Amino acid sequence: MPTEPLSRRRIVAAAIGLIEREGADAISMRRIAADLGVGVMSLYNHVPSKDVLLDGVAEAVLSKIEFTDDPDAHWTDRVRLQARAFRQIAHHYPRSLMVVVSRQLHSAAGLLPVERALATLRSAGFGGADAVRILRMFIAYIVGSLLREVGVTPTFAPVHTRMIKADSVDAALFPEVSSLAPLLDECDHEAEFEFGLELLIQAIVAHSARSR
Amino acid sequence: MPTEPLSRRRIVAAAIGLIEREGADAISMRRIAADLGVGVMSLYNHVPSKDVLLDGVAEAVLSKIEFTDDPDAHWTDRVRLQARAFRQIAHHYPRSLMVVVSRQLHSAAGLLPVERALATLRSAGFGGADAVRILRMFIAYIVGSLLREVGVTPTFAPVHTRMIKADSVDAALFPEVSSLAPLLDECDHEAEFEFGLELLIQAIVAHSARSR
DNA sequence: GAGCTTGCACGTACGGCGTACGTCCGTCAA
DNA sequence: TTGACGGACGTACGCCGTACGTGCAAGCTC
Repeated sequence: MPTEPLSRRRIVAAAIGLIEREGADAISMRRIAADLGVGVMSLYNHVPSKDVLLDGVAEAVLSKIEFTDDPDAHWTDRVRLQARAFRQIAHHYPRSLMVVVSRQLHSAAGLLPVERALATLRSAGFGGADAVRILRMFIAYIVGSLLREVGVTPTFAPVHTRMIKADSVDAALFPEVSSLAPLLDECDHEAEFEFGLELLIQAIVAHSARSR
Repeated sequence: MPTEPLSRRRIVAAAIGLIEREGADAISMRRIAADLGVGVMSLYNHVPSKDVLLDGVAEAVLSKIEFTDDPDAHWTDRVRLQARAFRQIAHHYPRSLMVVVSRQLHSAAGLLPVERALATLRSAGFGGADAVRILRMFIAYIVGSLLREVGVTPTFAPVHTRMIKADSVDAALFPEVSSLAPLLDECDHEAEFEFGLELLIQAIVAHSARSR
């Protein structure tokens, strides 16, 4: 049974699997090697360091975004689709999201979504500077939303099934928070994401109408 | 020279200082203890674990937000001020931002900004559900923006003073990225932040006008 | 074939990490 | 005087990333 030879791709895949199964904190070169049934130092024949390996993880996850672009559709619909494609990866690789977000990559995998988005915005008639600004704004919103969704950012839903019995101090110091507790507790992530996305798109439409 | 006694507050302050001076990766119980001129294990008399200590860091940073609210101002101006107050901490504690963002806290320090924002939105006439949705959207945008500003998120400014000599492959595969490279390279963070903030506020105004 | 280079898997070892546990000492109440 | 107690500290364990050296198999040149 000649095991398939070690390779950068196999190592990155194992790392992603490990992160998704046991969380980003559980990842270590030793665990990855054990998962692959090899010695620790063998990994270093294919990957120069753990840091670069994590770059590979981020790149691999990013490259799995599935864009289904229709050049004939209205640009607002194309933006919607691209934003949702981005959001997909937070569902397929939730525990890896923090890894993706916490390192900037200079690779083609990171550039493709940018290229697509810029092309869409340019084709909608936006100037270069506007396209870049708008893209940055969308990315900020999407990244922030996904972080909340994955549960890593301060949800500011303070308690997560514990608010019900908020102590009296809470109600006195934070009247709004305490009276809106039920709403803060629950969050339909998809609906929230779509709400903000729609608002953003409408804002862009209004902005472009205003400035021409 | 009787050194001031060890305390949770002193430990947290030392941790913040260390993070800002040497980066979030450099933080370790041993380094903190060394900075304080103290044995490592002494820290554990005041802090149960490194994790909880980092919670303390996040809480301390968050509690340093300076809100200057004017109840008589228009709600759009109050939202602007609150968003900018939030952004301040990214400037005062840039390297700590990732720590703040990467752990959700259930403390009063985390709740205060929420309380303020909800009160502002409610006083502007928004219903509870709308106020929560709008707040979540703003937080997503602000968190995403600050992450980019601090340089931790994929800026999608691909190269950072290296794009100029983009190889020819790049121009062929990514025409938009390569032609807009100068714009992607530079980023006036304050202007970008304000641009998105204004767009968001206008979107909310339009949304509320539409739904009544 | 013989000899040699090359590539890759692997073991050992080092310095650093978080922290469980035990010790020691200064302070204060009885 | 004595006893309890809180807090500072040292030691030790099991992790971590990785520098470095060893050994083995495949492919090259004569």
